[in-house]
Amino acid sequence: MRRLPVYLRALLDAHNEGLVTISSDELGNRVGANAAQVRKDLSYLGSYGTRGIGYDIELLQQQINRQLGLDKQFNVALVGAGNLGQALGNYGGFAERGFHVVAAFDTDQRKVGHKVGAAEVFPLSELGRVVREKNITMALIATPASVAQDIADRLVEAGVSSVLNFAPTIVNMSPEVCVRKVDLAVELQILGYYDHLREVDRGGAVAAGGAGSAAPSEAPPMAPAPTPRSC
Amino acid sequence: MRRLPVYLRALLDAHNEGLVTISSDELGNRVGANAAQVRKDLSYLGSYGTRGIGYDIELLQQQINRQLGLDKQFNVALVGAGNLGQALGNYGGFAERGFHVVAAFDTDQRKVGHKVGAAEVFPLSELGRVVREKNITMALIATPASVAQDIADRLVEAGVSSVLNFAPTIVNMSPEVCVRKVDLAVELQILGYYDHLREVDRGGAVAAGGAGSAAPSEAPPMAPAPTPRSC
DNA sequence: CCATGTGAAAGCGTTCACAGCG
DNA sequence: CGCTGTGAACGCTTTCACATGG
Repeated sequence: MRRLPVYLRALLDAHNEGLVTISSDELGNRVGANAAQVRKDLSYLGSYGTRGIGYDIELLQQQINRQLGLDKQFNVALVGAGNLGQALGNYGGFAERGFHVVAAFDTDQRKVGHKVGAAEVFPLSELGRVVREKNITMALIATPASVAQDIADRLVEAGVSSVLNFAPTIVNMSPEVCVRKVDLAVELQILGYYDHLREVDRGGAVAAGGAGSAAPSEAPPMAPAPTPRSC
Repeated sequence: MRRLPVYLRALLDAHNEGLVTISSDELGNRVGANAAQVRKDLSYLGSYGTRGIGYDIELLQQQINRQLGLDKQFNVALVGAGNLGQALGNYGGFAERGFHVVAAFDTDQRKVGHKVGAAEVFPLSELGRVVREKNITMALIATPASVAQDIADRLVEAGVSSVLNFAPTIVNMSPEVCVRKVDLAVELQILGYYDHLREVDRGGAVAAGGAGSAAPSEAPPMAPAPTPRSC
């Protein structure tokens, strides 16, 4: 369930506000979902709510943590100590949640021996050894797209079991390894697309010059609802 | 369509390899989708394929660009010049696709006047003025969670129309403004969750000590498929 | 009386399968 | 004969509505 971590954060906030109990409605407001959704999601954890009252915040946190396996700590490798790598290594949100970046790797000799966040930078050639020695099971790829696949192959060989790929390319891996991709520019493109839609909605012509006669005859293609909804 | 940007990248790759035409099957392989999916997606753009041959790569690129409104250029503000902000400001992938980070903002006086990437850092108090002067329509929030909502309010007031939020919290905005959230740690949690699942699948007991007698009687709760699929 | 928990219904996105065209 | 374009089937996710229980 991709929403459990979000609930967890909202519960933490609520707890810090001194609340002890929370209704599905209130929790839904905080995470941007509706009450039914929240109840259905939480029902998969078991019945931890009290009718007429709501959910006990601390109990619910425990249950979500248990379900997500967040009692575990993970050792994480960071490959690529460029701008993005620096940011990831210094990002406090990881360690906070049990993800410890314990080593970084880069081909740039000038970076080797320095630190990003708490992690020492090693040359790429040491990857296999360090991964084994430090018991690393996860890796972040923050390299240019051109070398991402090579890095991925090395990581698999080193025995890593999960990879989060920030390079703007698809990497193929053995199916035993779990890969997720984060493409920052794609997020912006999506925003740009909605922006574009809104302008079109307001009656503006599409600016792009293009195939003059090729305008499709009917069917507003991609926007299913012709309502002035923005996103 | 969230996959169009991905297709675009794959097409660019194919083009650089000297290909002129591509089948839905081949394109599907490159983006990790199946052929039917690709064809259905592309059919929303109109009929730009040739039966028996495939799709003309350049034509398809043009059509996707048109659909996404990518002929446009966007001026982007970066709020928060900390680690993540630095990385975002220096990230080449944005400008490459028409998103120009033209100004950064931070409350830290020591950062004001310096640059992140191509953007000068301004004090937060100047946000309204600079947004208007530089014609900024998008913003990246890369601040601590605690101030994210305040920043969001200021951005709305300044007239920004789209926001990408990297702070680990939900921000509420007027519905005319489009917000997307990127939570880096959530991605790792998801990986950690799958890792956890795989261990449970292998027959290991859940490590967390907890409510002793509360083990639900039946129904493997969250994993719909009891197959040894990893992710 | 209020809020949970849950079947039943609705909505979306994906996949299948094949007709149709170059 | 190959590959597109698309209606129909399928499965998953979300929403609705209400019975149940503190």
